Amino acid sequence: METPGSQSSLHRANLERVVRAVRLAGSLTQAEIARTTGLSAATVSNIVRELKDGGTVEVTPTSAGGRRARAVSLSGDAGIVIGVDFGHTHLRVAVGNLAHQVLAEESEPLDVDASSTQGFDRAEQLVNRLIEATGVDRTKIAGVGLGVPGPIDLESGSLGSSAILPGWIGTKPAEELQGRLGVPVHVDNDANLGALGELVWGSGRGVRDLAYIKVASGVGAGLVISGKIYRGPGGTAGEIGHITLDESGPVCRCGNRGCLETFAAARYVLPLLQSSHGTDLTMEGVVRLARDGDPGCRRVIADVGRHIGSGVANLCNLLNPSRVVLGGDLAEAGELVLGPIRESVGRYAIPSAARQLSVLPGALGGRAEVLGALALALSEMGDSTLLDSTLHAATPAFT
Amino acid sequence: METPGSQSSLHRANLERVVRAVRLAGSLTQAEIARTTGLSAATVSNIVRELKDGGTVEVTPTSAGGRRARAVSLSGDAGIVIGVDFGHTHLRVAVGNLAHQVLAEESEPLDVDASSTQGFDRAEQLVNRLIEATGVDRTKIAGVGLGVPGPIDLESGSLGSSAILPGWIGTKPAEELQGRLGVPVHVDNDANLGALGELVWGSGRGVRDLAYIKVASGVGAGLVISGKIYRGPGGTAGEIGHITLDESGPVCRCGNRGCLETFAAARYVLPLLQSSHGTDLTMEGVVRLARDGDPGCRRVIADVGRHIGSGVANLCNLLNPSRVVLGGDLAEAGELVLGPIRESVGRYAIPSAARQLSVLPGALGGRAEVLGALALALSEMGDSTLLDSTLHAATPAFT
DNA sequence: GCTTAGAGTTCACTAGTTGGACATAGACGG
DNA sequence: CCGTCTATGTCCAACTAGTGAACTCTAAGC
Repeated sequence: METPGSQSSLHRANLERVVRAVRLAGSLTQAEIARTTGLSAATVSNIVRELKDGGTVEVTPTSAGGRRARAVSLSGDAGIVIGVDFGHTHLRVAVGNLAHQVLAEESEPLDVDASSTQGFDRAEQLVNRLIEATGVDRTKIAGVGLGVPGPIDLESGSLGSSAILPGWIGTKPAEELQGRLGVPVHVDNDANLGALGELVWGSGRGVRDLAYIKVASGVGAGLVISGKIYRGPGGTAGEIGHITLDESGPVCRCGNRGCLETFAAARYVLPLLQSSHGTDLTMEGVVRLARDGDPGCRRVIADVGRHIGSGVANLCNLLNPSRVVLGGDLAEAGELVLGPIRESVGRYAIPSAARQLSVLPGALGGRAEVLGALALALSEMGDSTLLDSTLHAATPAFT
Repeated sequence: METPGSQSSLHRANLERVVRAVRLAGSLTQAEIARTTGLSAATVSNIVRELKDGGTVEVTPTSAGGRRARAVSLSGDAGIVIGVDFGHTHLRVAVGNLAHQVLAEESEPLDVDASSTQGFDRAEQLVNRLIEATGVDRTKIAGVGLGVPGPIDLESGSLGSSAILPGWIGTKPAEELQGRLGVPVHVDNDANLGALGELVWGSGRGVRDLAYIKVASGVGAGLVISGKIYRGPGGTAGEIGHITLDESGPVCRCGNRGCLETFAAARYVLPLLQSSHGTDLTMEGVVRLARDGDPGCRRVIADVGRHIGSGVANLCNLLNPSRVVLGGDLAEAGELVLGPIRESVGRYAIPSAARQLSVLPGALGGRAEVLGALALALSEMGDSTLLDSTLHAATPAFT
C-alpha cells in the first residue's frame, strides 16, 4: 500500500467508493453515482473514464428514455472469483464475477477416504473445467475462496485435528491450492463460509449480525458480526457444538460430557435409529422419512431441534444476533425442526433477546458453503484488487 | 460532515491521524509523528501548527538531550470528559481529559431507595463539585459517559424493567442528565462500561477482544470485540447471567430455570449462608470471611466460581475471547474464585479455545465502571470532536 | 422548429501533500 | 575551542486531485 494520507490514497478511496456504489446498485448513470457517492460530477467523470480504460467497468449508451445518460456497470469479466468447497462427501466449485453473479457451479461426489492430494487433484480439474466452460480469462481470476470441513489454524494455515476427512490433518490447503492455481487462496471452515453465503445470497440478506448453525456430522456455527465473519482472536469462535447442555450427559469426542453435539450431530443421533430403521441411514434419509410421516424420525428430529434451541438460546443471550439461519441437511426438515428450536429458544433465552430473533432455514441448501467461499474471495480482495487492473492499465496509457 | 472524498476530508483524516498517534504515545516529536503516521515531515509541520493554534495540542521545547526536538503532546484542557456511574449503593463521578488522564474521581453512597430525580440531583451536584475542584473550563467539556445498573433500550434510551434501582424504570437517564449538564451524554449499562474501563485502564490493556464478567446482585457480561463494545442488534448482548446451566435448576427472576445467575448472583447465593452467618451478610462480607479462612464462605465462593466457569466455558466456545476479566465484589476473592473458574473452563471449554484464554481479576475494582464511562465518552466523540475547536479556531485566524 | 432540462465534459481554480533545500542546534572528535 | 556531523523542523516550488461554473449534447414536449 502506498503512503496513507496522501492524495493518491484519497483517489484510490474514491475509486473504491464509485466501484462499491456501482456494485451495490448493479448499474448507475454518472449523475446517479455523483449523487450517491457525494462526489462532484466532474470527479465522477474522470473516475469513470479511468475505470473504463482499465476495463473494470463498462459504459453502455443506455437505451433508457432519458436525455442522454450512459449506464455504468461492472464489466462482467473485470474480475473473476472462484469458490471451492470440500465437504464430507462432495466437492463443489463455483465461478463468479465481481458483480456478485454466479457464472457456473458444479459439484461432484468426493470419496471420504480420498487422500488430500487426490482431493486437490480433483479440485484443480473441476476448477479448470469450469473456467473453460465459462470461457473466462484466466488472468482475470482475482482470488479463490476455499472451504474445508474442519478448524483452520489461522497462523499456520494448517488443518486442525478434528477434520472430518482423514489424511488431511496438518495439510495446508490454502498453500496447496495456491500452488496449483497460481492465485491467492483464502481458506476458512464450512460453518463460517455457510454464514457468509447465506448472508450475501441467502436468508441473511439485509442483516448485519447473523449466526449460521450447521448441523451435519458435527455441529458448528459461523458468526457474522457487523457484516464480517467473526473468528475470535484464536480463530475458534463459533464452536457451538461443544457448549455444555448437560454436565452428566453422554461423552463427546471432544472429551467433555453433554455437549450439544452429543444431542444433535449425525454421528450421535443416527445410531438411535439404527435398531429400528437399519444401519445405513443418513441424516438426509431421516429428514426424508420424517417428512413422509415416520413417527420415530419425527421424534428424533424434534428432540434434536429442542437441543439446538437450547444452544441457540445461550448464543442468543450472549450475542443477541438478529437472525439465526439453520444450515446443513437438517434444515431440509423445515418446521419439523424449526418449531422445536423456536420453542426452546423461547423457553431458555431471555425474553427481550428472544423476541426479536428470527430463526430461518438456510435458503441455499448445500450451496451455502461454495457461495460463501465466493463471498470470502470477494471480501478478501476488499474491492481493491479489482482496481489493480485499472491502476496498472492506466499508468502505461499516460506514457 | 463535509462532502466525503474531498481533499478537506483528507486533511481532516490526517489531523485525526496525528491526534491519535500523539494520544497513543502520550508525547511525540514531529519527526516521530511523521514516521508513525507515514505522513511527510512538511505535512506534519503544518498540521502541528494548526493543532497548536487551535489549542488541541501543546508543544514543549523538549529538554531531551537531542539536537532540537519539540515534544508534541495533547494539551491537558483540550477537552474534558466526565464519567458518571450509578451503582446499586453508590454514585461515582470521574473527570478526565483527552490524554486519557483521570483528573479527579469521587464516590459517595447512594440510597438504593432514592428516586431518580434525587439521584440525578446528587449526580449533578457531584459533577459540579469536581469541575470546580479541578478548575477545568466548563466549555471544554466534550461529553459525558453514564453508567446505569440495568439494560438500556438503545432506541428509546429508557431504562429497562430489570433495573436494580426501583423507581428508575422507564426513565431516560441520558436525556435527563443531558438536560441538566448541557453536554452530550452517552449511556450504557454497568457491565459494558466495566469492560471498557478494564480494556483501557485495567487488566484488558493491549487486548482487542475481551469479556468482562460482573458478578454482583446479578451476573452480566460486557463484550469487547475488536476494541469496541458489542451490544448486538437489539442491544442485549452479554446476558451471560441467564444462560441455562441446569434445565431443572432453581427458578430465576427471568422466569427460566437454572440460569447461571441462580448459582452465582448475590441475591441467590447470600441466602445460603444466612442460617449460619446471619442475615445482613453482603457479598463483600462473604469475600472477606473467605479470605480470613471461613470454610463455609470458601466453599460457597468456590461453588460460585465453578458455575461461572461453566458459563465462561460456553462463552469461550462461542466467542473465543483472548481474555476474561472478572469484576464486581467477587473479584476481590482472587484465586479463591479464579481457581475454580479456570478449572471449570478447562473442563467444559474445547481445549484449543481454553488454552489461550487468560482469566484475570479486574484491576480497577469498583472504579471500572466510572472509568469505563470516561472511556465511553472519549470513544463516542471519536477523536473528531476535539478537532472542532481546532477547525473553528483556525478559520478566523486566516481572515 | 424552438425551448427545456438533465447528462456529461472541459477548464480554470483551489486545497493539500510532497520532496528537496535550508537553517538550527546539540554531540562528538580532534 | 572549533569544525563536522546528524537529526529536527521549516519553507518553497511542484504536483496531484477534487470542485464549481460554463459549456455542449441529446431527446422530450409544446
